[in-house]
Amino acid sequence: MPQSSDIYERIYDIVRQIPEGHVTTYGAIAQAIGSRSGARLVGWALNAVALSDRTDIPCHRVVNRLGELSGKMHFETPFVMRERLEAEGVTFSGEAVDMKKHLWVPPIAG
DNA sequence: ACTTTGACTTGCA
DNA sequence: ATGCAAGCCAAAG
Repeated sequence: MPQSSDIYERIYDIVRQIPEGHVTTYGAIAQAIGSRSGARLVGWALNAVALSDRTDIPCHRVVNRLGELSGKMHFETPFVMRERLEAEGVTFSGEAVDMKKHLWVPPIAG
């Protein structure tokens, strides 16, 4: 795939930096790449990741600002996402991840 | 080339 | 606190 969009690489690089047992939000990544409201791009990029062989990218560690697994629907199964997170030691608070414990923020340039 | 949609977030009423 | 609308950038039709 042509890396015409550098932001995609940016997003991939950040998501790849997410430590195990932690999660981040689209907004955090968006801000890290320079786009505050670029959260949608993150989702779009992740979608491309999920379909691509970019298995190196823990897209399952990316959740919305509420900690809900918004993209669970795009996985092989809508529950495999939570399964992976729990397998890493991530705890859940109902339908959302415990952001107070596993909320990780990428290094923002600036 | 133009319009619509999308794994989101923030602001105003 | 709840509800509706705007903004951002890129891809698909």
